Amino acid sequence: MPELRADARRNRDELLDVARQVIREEGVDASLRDIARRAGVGIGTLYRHFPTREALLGAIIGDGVRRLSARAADLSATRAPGEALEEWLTDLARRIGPYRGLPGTMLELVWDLEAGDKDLRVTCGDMMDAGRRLLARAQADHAVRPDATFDDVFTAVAAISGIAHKSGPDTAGRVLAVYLDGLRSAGAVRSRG
Amino acid sequence: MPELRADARRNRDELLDVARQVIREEGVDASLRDIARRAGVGIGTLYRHFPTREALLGAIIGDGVRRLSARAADLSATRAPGEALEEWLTDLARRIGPYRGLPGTMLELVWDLEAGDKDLRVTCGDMMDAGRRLLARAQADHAVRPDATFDDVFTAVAAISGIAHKSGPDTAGRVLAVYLDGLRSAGAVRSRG
DNA sequence: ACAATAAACGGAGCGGTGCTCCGTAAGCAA
DNA sequence: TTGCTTACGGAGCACCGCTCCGTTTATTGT
Repeated sequence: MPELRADARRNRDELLDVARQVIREEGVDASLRDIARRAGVGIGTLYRHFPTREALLGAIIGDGVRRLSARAADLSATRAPGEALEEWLTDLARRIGPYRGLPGTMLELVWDLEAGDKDLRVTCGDMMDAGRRLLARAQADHAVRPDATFDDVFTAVAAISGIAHKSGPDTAGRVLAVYLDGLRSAGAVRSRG
Repeated sequence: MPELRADARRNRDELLDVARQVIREEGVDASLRDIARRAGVGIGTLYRHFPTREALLGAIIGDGVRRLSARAADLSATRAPGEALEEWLTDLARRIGPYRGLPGTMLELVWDLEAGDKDLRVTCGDMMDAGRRLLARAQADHAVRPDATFDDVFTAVAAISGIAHKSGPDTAGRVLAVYLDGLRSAGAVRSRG
């Protein structure tokens, strides 16, 4: 990646800064024109830096996502398997929840192989691999029902974290807690006995 | 409510019919112009019959929502309390899941006292009261953790049902099953909030 | 210091949207 | 048939996403 010209770098940073705030307030469907306006640049400039809405989204959350990957490794080394997984999932929810509509976008990214910015997919892929390992470890430790797949768990947590913007973080937290309880329960074996 | 003129009645029915299909395919944000076009009426006609998008949504799901209220009474009379609740929640998810974006809209209706068509609020209110009674009965029977509130449970089920359109109904079903397991577990006794 | 050049900028313009408003057409009762 | 009332339809406004291209600016070589 070649060096950016000074003004380009400035504009890019300002755009990201503004976008982060606006998207938190108005959601992932916020007006891009408005973001450009508030950042003091033309609409063309925004589109040159971020050719698609998803590219912008990716740039916004990329940092947090990478942090999440790192956190997984850390938790895995310092906590009991079950605890590590729960802590990580809670962290995941806390990170994507504040951006209104982002959980939905991430789900589409996960389930729709077509859609999605390439870079974002890779970054998210890393994070999900990290989560996958946490789940496997928790299952090996019998801390989590064995029939749960990571895709399901991730989907659930993303969906639940989306609640935060409609009913407040408290509700989202309680719902997530109930889901995690369900994850702990034996589950699967019910049909057998 | 005065009788509708013959052409008005026809147009209204056709609009509802088309809207149901289009919204299932394209989601709650589908183009209203497009719906009017497909129904063979002008955009003005659509807006006269359904002054807001929510009014249209309300008319579309009103029937299903009323059915859900009735179902609650039926289940309450014929099933064990815990089973009745689970059956009803599953039904709820199956009903709102197919309309892309509807779960989100319903959550806003529930949590945002400002937004929302009045009639729809009343109809949904009835349905939620019915659900509330099912939950209370299940809790009295110790089939469901006592610390769960109906608003939380409803929110959770709505959020989970929204998964269906991104990852398919199977995933949504499994996630819901895990959540319901969590609802069954004793839960409550956790110190941290 | 000053050109030359490559890079980045900004916004007009296109086709779409939600929603309003009002002149026109159509149903209905006499 | 006449006349009244109801309902229709689409032009029009402000906004949107996104593209395209003439203009401006930063950088680099001399």
